[in-house]
Amino acid sequence: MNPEKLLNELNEVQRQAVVHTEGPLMIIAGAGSGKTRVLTYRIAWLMLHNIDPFNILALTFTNKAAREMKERIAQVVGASEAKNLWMGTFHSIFARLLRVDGHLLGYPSNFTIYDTDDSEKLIAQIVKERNLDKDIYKPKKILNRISNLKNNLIIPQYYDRFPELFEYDEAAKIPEFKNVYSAYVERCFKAGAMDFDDILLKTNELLGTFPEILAKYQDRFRYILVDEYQDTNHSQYIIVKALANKFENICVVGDDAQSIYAFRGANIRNILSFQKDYPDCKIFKLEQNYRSTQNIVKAANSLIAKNRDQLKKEVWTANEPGEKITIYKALDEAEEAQYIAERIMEWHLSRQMDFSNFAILYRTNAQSRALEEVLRRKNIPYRIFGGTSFYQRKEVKDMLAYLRLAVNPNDEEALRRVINYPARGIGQTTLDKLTILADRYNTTLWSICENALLYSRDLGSAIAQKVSDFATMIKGFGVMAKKESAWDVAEHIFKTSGLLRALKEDSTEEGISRLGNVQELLNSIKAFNDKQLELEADNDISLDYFLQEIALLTSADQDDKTDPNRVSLMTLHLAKGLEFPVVFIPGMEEELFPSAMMMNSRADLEEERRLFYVGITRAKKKLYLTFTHMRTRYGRTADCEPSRFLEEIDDEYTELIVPGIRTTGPTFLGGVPNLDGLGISRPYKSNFISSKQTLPPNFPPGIRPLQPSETPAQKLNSPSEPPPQGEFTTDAHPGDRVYHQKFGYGKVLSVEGTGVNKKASVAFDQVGEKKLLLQYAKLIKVTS
DNA sequence: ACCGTGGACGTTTTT
DNA sequence: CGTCCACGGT
Ligand SMILES: Nc1ncnc2c1ncn2[C@@H]1O[C@H](COP(=O)(O)OP(=O)(O)OP(=O)(O)O)[C@@H](O)[C@H]1O
Repeated sequence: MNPEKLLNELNEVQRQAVVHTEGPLMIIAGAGSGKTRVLTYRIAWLMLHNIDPFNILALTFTNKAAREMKERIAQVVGASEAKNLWMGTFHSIFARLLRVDGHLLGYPSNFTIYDTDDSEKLIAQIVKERNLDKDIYKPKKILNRISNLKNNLIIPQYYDRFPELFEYDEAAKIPEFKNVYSAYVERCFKAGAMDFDDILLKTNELLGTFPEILAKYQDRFRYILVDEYQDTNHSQYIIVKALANKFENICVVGDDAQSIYAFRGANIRNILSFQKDYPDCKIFKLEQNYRSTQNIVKAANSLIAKNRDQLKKEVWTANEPGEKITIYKALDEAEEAQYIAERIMEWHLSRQMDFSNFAILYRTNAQSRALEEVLRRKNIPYRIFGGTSFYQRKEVKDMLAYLRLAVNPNDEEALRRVINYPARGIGQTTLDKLTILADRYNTTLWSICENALLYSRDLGSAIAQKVSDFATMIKGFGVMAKKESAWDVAEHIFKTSGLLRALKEDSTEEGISRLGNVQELLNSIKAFNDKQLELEADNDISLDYFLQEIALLTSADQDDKTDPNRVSLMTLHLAKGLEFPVVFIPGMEEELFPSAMMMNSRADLEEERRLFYVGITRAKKKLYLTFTHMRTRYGRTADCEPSRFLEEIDDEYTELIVPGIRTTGPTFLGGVPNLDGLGISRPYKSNFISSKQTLPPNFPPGIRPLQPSETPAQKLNSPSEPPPQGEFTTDAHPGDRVYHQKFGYGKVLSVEGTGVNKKASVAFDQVGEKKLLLQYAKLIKVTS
């Protein structure tokens, strides 16, 4: 392909960024400004100018993004060349590197990758062995701290250099933390395992310790590109810096306004220090948004302007104004889901838009349940990304544990998981004995199992035999795994380990589905086999390689071969980098979004706001924001307040829809008895759902459930005067005389806030001054 | 050693 | 509400 043709699809700044191939380069790109396109074309451009793809390293946020970029590049330069690019996530690229050179650090090339579950279990085990209180040394908390430390390259040996770390531990009542950390690191090492953070940490260790290795990769990766640079952590930053140090052909692309992974160590400062690290770097700013309508872009701008910490950017678009953003108030999560499903069907039917045009983006995975239920009921095909993935199911993990053991029997977590599943008479007591023996002889659990017969005195000869038999079986699997294909090994293991038999025994519905899940895993191994043989040059169909691949799948990597015509459901985090014509963001409520955990500091709140910004800017044509009146959480329903973020969007770009009660006749306002607080639930819902008729946009909601703060005394405190005739209003002005169903008559003193959070201070004749959210208050303006 | 049940706890987000 | 773990009975 002619290089010039490539450039025609770019604007001036994009073009400059693509052709500026040498030296450090930073692209600060607004949402939807085509940074992915620049990155893609830049790589194609390099290749068209005879840069060897083997010398190009491109780090993306998901494997899927890498795959898509590769496909696009393949269209330009041909698939056989594009295949040779080093392109993938930090984790998958550097795991690959560690497979080759990790032996220098004492790791086997087939090291296991521990997932969060494995890590937490190991920590729990260590805490137990050390007789520490598991309620204080919570595995989640401990792992989180370890992860933080690793991402900042603070290994246990360095811990002593930072007295403030000990101070923190003392204050947090976990004085033993450092020892737990050390033990964790040691146990992982002995198990031949790395956790997610180790992949980056050990890469740093490798590059930092062995100059010849560093030189090797510096020479290999002459051109380095990093996508989503705002979400790289310190460990990643140091790797990139080291690799780029020789040629300085480094190009990073990012948007500080889309930094949403601080919780896992991402550091916006990496963007800021780029200029310091490379004083002669070139910086390009992309500010024209090609993705969204004017309304969406301007709404997003008005929101993000509320953040104090940000680089200055003017994102604009030449696109049409488009529709306003719809803000909808729902009764509860079921009705919210129903509203969304109805809108999807409406668009689908009236404009022949297939279901892949829609995305529902939520703050927490738990929100997907209510949505799924309604979508399923309405026969709307959907796909959920992330959440509890297939590979996290118990039965699947059990099967995987056997496979892992076949490849690396030192994998302690896998061993613990299946040594007695299915039951073979090796119970907790035995396991504890084995653990003690391993500790006593300073060896691994596996090594004790392997030589169990030598420990008959400690274990009892019957038990020792059972353990030995188990070890023999695993060794057999290991021998097979070295010679045969992943699929052959997996099938053999499934049949002979006893797993198949155990699953078959359970004929409950649950049990059948579990068997099905393991079958599905086997199918995916078969598919992997076939794919490797057909498409990949290396022909690697080993079990080893299969396990590597799946360990580093990201939530976004789900295969999209099976019927792509589906609505996408995912968290806002996972939606980064994607785009959809129509986007729904449900759960726009205080405590949920922003999350209650993120409301306590400015930095946290600003990250939530950026997350919302990311969500808004995923939409191309139309955006719906919905919030509910009440929501079930932990099985208990609670009242909700609209998210503060809703009022932070300039209301010029939004329209609020609040459905009301459809009633017949003129008796409604005066004649319907007030059931508030009497413990009688009015048949509100049926009314609600059938009331799709024309109502004024600001029609107030009907019944408000009892607020927790309402005491019985208050409930009985009804106004003595009769209610006036007139319509509910959500608007009020100082000086207005108003009527409230519970508090009676009063005078508006002042009004604050806007949109759904508009509040009025009212001096009531009977109960004194109250602050009311106008959205809920059901005030009636009295003409007098 | 195994299996059932009750109570505690948890949801923020992910490689 | 659902999951995980500890405990206790078999
Ligand atoms: N020069 C251009 N002309 C027309 N359309 C473009 C141009 N550049 C990018 N686009 C389109 O704009 C949309 C957004 O591009 P892209 O996904 O690359 O943006 P982005 O900067 O990665 O967005 P974000 O940071 O929000 O994820 C895409 O649909 C892309 O095809």
